Amino acid sequence: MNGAVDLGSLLRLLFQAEQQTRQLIGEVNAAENHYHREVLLQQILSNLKEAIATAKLMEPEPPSASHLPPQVQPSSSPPVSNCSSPRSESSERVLFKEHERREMCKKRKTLPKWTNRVRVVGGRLAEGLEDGHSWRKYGQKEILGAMHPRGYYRCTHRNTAGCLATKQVQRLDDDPCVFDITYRGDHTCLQNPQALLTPAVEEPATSQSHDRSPPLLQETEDPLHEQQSQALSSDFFLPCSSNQMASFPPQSLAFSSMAAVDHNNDCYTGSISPLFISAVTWDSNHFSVTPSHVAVRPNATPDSELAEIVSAATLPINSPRMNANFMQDHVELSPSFNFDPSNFLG
DNA sequence: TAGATTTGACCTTT
DNA sequence: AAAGGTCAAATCTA
Repeated sequence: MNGAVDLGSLLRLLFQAEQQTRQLIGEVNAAENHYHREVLLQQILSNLKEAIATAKLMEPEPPSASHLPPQVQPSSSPPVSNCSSPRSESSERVLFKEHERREMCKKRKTLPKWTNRVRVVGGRLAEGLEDGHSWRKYGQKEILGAMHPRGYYRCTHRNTAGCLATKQVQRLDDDPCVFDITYRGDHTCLQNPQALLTPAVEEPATSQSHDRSPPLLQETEDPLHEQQSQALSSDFFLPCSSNQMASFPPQSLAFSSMAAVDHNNDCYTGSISPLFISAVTWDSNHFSVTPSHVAVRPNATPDSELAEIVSAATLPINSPRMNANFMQDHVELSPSFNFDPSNFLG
């Protein structure tokens, strides 16, 4: 393990915790709602735990020229060469890429890894970036003995923020409704905490922010357009009918205090916070959603698309070090969003 | 035109 | 050597 690189991670975590503490002080002073404070406290706790774990993993390695990377910057930055060799710029770049690749491979092995098993029963979890983080697909591979290909995703902010978080989405053979989502590495990319913290219920639809605060689900005449709009949203949509709410037993899902029913639009809008979910039964890694009727597209959706959906809409609830960012995710439910499971699970 | 996805090639791990 | 994981050019999409 590279001590210098981990020191960077450690400092980043401590910096986050410091910022969150400052924010919390502000919240306390402003006497705002206790939900924000609770989320912030959980974030701080999570970051501090992660920082401690990182510190524990750091070994006091003697500095060795062959051991150290060219620099401790995020991988996107070019190396600062202090070597006066006549090597061309492009060959330096190739060498750096090679070095970076090897370092990444070494580091990848040390990254925390956990798997969530997600079941989708006729439910249409929206596409997009709905687990609170934006993912970019970088590969898909046929896996020996598996009927379905495995999708590979990495954090969109990898290049800009050096975030090493990745995830793999594997659909199970014996139960096509179940997906194994393997996460590797926590997100180190900082996102706007305020935007993340503010649930849509509180955030009026007037928000212009594309990042975290899209308007509530709206009906459009064009289903494809509707889909695209949702894909742009980073919120987590769970489409179902209005009477569907009753089918969410309290022991299965606990909705946060931000949940509310919009009687005018006959739809439920709510927030699911792992803060609350963690305290209830989760059927050993299974997150089951069973809307009664759902229809998104008239034509059938291939397996890969369902995998995409799941990849976008899973919550790493069982992370050994639950990322505080997930506490800011929320779910919106709308009866106007119909779903026909037969289109997906034929 | 920028960002996302696809996919064959290449690299690493076992 | 085979399988898994990642890269990056080509392609797609908004």
